Amino acid sequence: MNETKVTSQDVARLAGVSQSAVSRVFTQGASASKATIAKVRDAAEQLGYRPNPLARAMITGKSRIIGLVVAYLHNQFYPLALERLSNALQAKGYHILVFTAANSKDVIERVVRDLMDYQVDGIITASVAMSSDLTERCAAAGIPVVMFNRGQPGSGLSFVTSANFEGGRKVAKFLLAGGHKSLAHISGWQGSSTGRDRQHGFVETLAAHEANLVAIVDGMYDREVAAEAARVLIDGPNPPDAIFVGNDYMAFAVVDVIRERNLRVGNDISVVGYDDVPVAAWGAYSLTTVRQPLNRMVDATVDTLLAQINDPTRPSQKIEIDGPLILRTSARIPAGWPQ
Amino acid sequence: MNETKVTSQDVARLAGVSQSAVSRVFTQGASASKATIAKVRDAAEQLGYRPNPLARAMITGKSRIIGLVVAYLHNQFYPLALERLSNALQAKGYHILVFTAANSKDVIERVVRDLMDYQVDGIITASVAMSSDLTERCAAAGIPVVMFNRGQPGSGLSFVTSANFEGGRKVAKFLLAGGHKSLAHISGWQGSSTGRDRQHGFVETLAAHEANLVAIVDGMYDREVAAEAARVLIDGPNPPDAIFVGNDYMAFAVVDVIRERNLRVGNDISVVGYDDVPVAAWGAYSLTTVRQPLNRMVDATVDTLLAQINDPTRPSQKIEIDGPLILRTSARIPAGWPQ
DNA sequence: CTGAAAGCGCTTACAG
DNA sequence: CTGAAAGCGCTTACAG
Repeated sequence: MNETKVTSQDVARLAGVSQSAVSRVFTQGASASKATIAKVRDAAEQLGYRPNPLARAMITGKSRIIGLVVAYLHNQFYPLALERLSNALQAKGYHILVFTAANSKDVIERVVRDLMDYQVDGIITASVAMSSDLTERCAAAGIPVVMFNRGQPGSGLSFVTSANFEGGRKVAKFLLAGGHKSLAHISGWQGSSTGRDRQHGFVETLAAHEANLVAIVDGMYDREVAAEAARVLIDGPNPPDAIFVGNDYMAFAVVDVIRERNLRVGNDISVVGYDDVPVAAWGAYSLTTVRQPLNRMVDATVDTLLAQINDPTRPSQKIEIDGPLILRTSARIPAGWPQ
Repeated sequence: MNETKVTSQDVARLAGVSQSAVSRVFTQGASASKATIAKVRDAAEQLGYRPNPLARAMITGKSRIIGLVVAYLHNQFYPLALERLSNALQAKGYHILVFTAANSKDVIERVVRDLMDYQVDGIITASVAMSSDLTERCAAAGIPVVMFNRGQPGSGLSFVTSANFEGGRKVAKFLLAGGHKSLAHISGWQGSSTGRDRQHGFVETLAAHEANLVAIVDGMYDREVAAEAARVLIDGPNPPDAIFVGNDYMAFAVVDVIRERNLRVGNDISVVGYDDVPVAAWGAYSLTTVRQPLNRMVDATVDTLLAQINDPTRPSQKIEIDGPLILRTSARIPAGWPQ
């Protein structure tokens, strides 16, 4: 019970200096003589003193807290992103206030408001969209926002994504080269830029080659919706011989459905996903997929956010990071395909 | 840019009352006349005033922030727990400061110290152990701690787990009833109570029935370690006809290895996991496993923590929640087995 | 019920 | 470099 709060006053008393001196020793960029520093550090050590970040935040307006808003953690991509983001930010001396918020307007509204109350220095949203109203309020309050794995055209916000259009394009070319005759797309949610861009890249490339696209269905990033879409396609009059699925999480469901119908994945029907989450590499799925370069996306996100925190006048950045198609066994590999 | 910080002073001025009056209107349990409340709420609304939680925390010592320390997010059980924990706590008006911390002593030490600096009202650790030194410091600072999915005997800390010993026991009985003759256990990390308890329940029950336990290997909660252990077992002189794996995450690796050897899971070798994460129900794995009742574990954790926050004299709780064995196709089902 | 005042633990001009 | 003082935005005895 002697662990009662020790303050800079206590340290000052023990060190025989003023409270301001103690503060200076613990403040970046403030100056103190070697002697003072030594005395203060000694005393602080003895008492187990650590500056109160809350008090500090109240004065400086900098809390060194970053708000992280994430919608769902079912899709493994996000927990992994959260983990990396968290580690990267911690390494830079920031703390992470995490909110898991259903992707609904009012929930996110409330969450961001809470975040602002706590005077977070910046906000990262993952798989979440922000109303323009909210966006403006953050801007007005001078809080930088970076969107991770989502773009929001016209919002003026920074964002980091993979090259989704180009990814969709890659998949189209790969499937075409593999000689598939009848293609389908179970897309990512069309309310998300990510889902739209992948679809556009895929569809436009197919169109340019006058390929036979039998169906496009919005999978809503939902396992059941995707599975049902796959069933309808497979049981229908024109079953596809290849399906491009908007992300791995839904692609796993599609693979399960194909097997459930006693068809062979990669032989009877090729499946290609998007993300390259770890499960995609597991034996049971062995999913061909477009990799989203998680580490590089995380680094770009953190760099962008911190740069904006340190220089509020910095213009927002739109960063797209290219990711490779990873070949496994869920889709036929064209003869002579590179690698 | 008019969004410049609005304080209780501003509201007081506009409402024509004192700053204290404003504070009272926004403070639980403080009293104000109807008239004052109305005037203040009006003014606050007009100005978009919200009390600064940092300032409030400095005085009350209550930040309404809960620290959540989680080790790894690879095993889907934890992101899901994080999501639920986060939602439950948010619903109670708490905010969650999340730290992803490698399960190493000094990292956790640093993290918890940071947490204490921010004057969190409570701490939840998931899949993480705390040194007794740290435990004492939290106790001295009056910060309640609840461990999620881990017990720490002798620490005096509250914890919430599933009934792991009983779970191991259930698996043993089930496998024995299925007529398996040669059993193996790839265990959870023996440095964790969870891993140990499951193993003990399993091994002791087997011993009581004089069953043939061919091997026990520590899988370390690591996919590769578990896979390698499975290979050694299967390629060895006494391949088992049933393997109990310490959690689902490792069990998936074991299933992959069995198929890699062209053996049939559930026929040639039965596999049983632990957790019942969503992937276990997916077609590609269809894993028989012991369910950890996530929702109930989360509720118990939150209830326990909040109770301790509200009543610091409350003794610590050790809560074990029973979970059922979920039958799927990865393990032979004994004839006439209940259900 | 209400206002004036003290104080939470700091940082930061301001003089020296 | 250093100390005394003001102030960040609140809550909470203390009188009335």
